[in-house]
Amino acid sequence: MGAVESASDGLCTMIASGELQPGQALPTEADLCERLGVSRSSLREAQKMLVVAGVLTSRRGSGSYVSDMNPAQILSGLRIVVPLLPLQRYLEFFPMREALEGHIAALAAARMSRAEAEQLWVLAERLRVTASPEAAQVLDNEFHSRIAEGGGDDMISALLEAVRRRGHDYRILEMDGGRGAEIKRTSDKAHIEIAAAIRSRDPEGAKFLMMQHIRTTKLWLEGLRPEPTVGQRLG
Amino acid sequence: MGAVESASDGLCTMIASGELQPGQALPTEADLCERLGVSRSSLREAQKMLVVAGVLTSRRGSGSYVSDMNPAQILSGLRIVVPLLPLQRYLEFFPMREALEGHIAALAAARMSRAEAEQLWVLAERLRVTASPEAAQVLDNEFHSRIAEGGGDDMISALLEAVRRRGHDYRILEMDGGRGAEIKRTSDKAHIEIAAAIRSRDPEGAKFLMMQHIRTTKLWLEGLRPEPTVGQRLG
DNA sequence: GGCTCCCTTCTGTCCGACAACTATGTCATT
DNA sequence: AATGACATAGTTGTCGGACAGAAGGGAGCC
Repeated sequence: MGAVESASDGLCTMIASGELQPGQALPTEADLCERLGVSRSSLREAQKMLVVAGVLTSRRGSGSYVSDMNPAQILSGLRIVVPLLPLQRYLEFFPMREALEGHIAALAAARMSRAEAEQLWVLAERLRVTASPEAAQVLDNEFHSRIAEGGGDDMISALLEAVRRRGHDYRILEMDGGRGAEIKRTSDKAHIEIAAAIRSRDPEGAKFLMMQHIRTTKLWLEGLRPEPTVGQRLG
Repeated sequence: MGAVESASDGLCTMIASGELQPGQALPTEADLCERLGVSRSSLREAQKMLVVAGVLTSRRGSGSYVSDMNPAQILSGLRIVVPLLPLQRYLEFFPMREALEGHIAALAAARMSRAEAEQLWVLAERLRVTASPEAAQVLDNEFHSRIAEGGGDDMISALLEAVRRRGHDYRILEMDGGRGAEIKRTSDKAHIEIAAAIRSRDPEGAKFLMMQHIRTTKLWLEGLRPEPTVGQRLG
């Protein structure tokens, strides 16, 4: 067994056994090296792996800590890989998105307050009158985020948030021949219908419309091949 | 910006730009160090992070390669953290499981072949007559896995597979006072009903029963507090 | 031609050193 | 006594060098 692997396993065992609990500071790197029988380099590689997995967080000059493993943290690996996926791979997320976004849309329709639902409708309307693809991207993200929050499930929200980080896909709105404008009109209409269903407390309607919206988006992206060359910003 | 971060960003940019494509080998560590302007230690930490994120795979003595980013790989971080989650955090997955397992149960009911559905029913029956908690764990996992595969969506299957890796939770079957036996009977009945619904091509029924089964399982686990001390095996 | 052996290359691991930062205790001031 | 600046020790972040082990390729031999 490699040194990094044995260090990683050792740390995991310390956490699984309860010796280290969420929020607690790890021993110093020197201590851990001695205890796990590996060099500092190997230990640090293992720690970095567990940071991406969402198990640890490290604060410079202070030490490493067991994270509280909240939904956003344990999905940090997804936030790294999603922007790098080839379009073909990214499309594989859409059936899952369809199921989950549909699910939370129904929850949101049942649970959102009157005021929140009204704000959502206003947001959909603002999105409709927005021409710039960049601004549309921001508003579209906010629209879906608000529904996810309205659904009241942090895990599903965090998962969908991670999956939605693909700014460059909004280039479909810039397609030639009026196709981009047609797509935007259809998308805007779907957003408004979804907001209306949520506002009128119609879970099944919101769910159906949202699932259709996601499915349609996937079809648009499938028509986008060959994959555009991207020069996107990394976060 | 730290050295590890700049190395990680540099690698991600090389992949996002298409300079490095899935399956392709990375330049040697020495080359990358020079190109990214970081030391070998920092580069290696960055590489390990991207391995957990599912972006890279490394073959000893040969080199590192851009992974093909299939569903199982990009969820490798989840497979690390799920076994380490406190029960309270693990329970946060259940609403998502409920939605997704319900969804794929409906898909499986619509798409599984007659023979596959029959095998599933046999599996549920084998699970019913199994007394050992360890064997029950294996069979239960296989039951849910087969339904996920029958649903025909690799991403959802991989996600549910990662979330289900919590062997020690099956200790609820070992509860005293006949409670464990009662739980098992109820669970067995649910499995058989789900298999029957799938066999009779009843998507809505399968979905409803599966969602109820997941919700019930969550309630059982919530009754399991305080959290049992675990001495589980790490992968 | 096919096989074995050797050599080069690259990764995996360890070590030592220093810089950057944090936390803490000290001490003077108010 | 409370407060603030300051010095100090401790910890992580980064770098460079070194060596062992594995993988791959080429030379030489059968």
